[in-house]
Amino acid sequence: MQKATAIATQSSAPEGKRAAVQRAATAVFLEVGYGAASMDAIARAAGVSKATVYAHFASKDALFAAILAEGSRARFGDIDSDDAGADIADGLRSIGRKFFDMALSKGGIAIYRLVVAEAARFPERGRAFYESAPLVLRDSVARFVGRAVERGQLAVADPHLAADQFVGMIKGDLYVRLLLGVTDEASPEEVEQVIEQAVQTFLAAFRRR
Amino acid sequence: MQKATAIATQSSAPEGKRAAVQRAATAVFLEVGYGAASMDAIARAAGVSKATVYAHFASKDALFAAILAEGSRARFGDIDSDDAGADIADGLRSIGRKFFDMALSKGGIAIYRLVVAEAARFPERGRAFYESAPLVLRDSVARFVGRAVERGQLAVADPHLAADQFVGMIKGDLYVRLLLGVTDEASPEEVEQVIEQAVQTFLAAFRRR
DNA sequence: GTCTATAGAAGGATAGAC
DNA sequence: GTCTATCCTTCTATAGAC
Repeated sequence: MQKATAIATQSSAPEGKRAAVQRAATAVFLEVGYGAASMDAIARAAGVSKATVYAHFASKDALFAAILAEGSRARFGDIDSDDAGADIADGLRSIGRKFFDMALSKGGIAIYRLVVAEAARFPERGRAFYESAPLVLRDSVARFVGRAVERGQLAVADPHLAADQFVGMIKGDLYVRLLLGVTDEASPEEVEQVIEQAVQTFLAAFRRR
Repeated sequence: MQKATAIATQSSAPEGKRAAVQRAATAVFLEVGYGAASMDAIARAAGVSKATVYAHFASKDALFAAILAEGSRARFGDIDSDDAGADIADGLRSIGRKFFDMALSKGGIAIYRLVVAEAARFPERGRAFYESAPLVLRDSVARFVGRAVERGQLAVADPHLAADQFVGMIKGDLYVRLLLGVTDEASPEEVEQVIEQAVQTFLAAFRRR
């Protein structure tokens, strides 16, 4: 059914087979999802035997959990914005671009799909992901907004709610299309336009006059 | 205890068992996802044999497709807004409430999870869903905005983009939490607040002054 | 640690009786 | 159409040699 995607990961063995397994498993999970990913396919993609996979990870589920933790940490680790004295519009644009780079990349979408897919069966995993990524972004934006309010630049009653609105506008229809596979990859032009318009709408509504 | 299968004979039975299978399959798919749902479990839940399931649906995949089509049609069929002469704020609130009733109910979230989860493997299905629900909502909101622009009530350059922003604000963080299973069910108070604030922000940005 | 080979279970799909 | 019983494939996980 699917190609073996025989990525020769043996060449560089600085971290050994465990890293190879984890990298290969990441690729396979992201490509076909948890249920359809077989340990055979993972072993093949890593260039090792199935027994070696089990030597490093106790079960398919443990492997999945390790990958999710690693993936979300690596991908969404640093959203926080450093905007001391910056222009508000520029700060919002910067946040928007960071979000797009992390969440709307192919890998970001694939991870989100995985977590959403298994959220019904593994609520703990969904919660862990929420706290490691969307919540971090939300708090970061809310802090940004809160500082602007303190400086008298914005008129916002609830920074967290305003942050939700900004992030929601950033996602827009594009995020839905990416999740559903309608759009394969976001074009830089559309991304820039969505960000710019979200910033404009946000400022039109909240800028102190 | 004898079952009341006496009535369910040739003429009326076809719809009976088929409907039972479809209903049971819906429940099973929504609960555990596509991959983890077995035809055995579906047959058991429907109270029929596995052979009967296959008599009505050619394969597990065909059954899944039928359910998705039915579910999204029934659930998202009528989003279009009828707002002739209505107040803009009231029209937006009405749209927001309709969206929440359909998309953020437990069933709506479950269906969305299913489609997103399988979007990588079944792109056609993701596209079909997008066109049957999110796109319908988007166009509906855009038409609403367009009419308000024509009446001189709103100042919007691109109604579709404004529609995306409004829907994005409506979803906000709550939608993410529901998808990831962080929040089990939306409280009416939070829903009303999110809608009201989205309407206020939208009008603050776009109302013609 | 790593391999080959396989056990043991589960799932999708079908045959044949009624 | 519906059932019981079963085939065949595929999967997770392990045993045993090196």
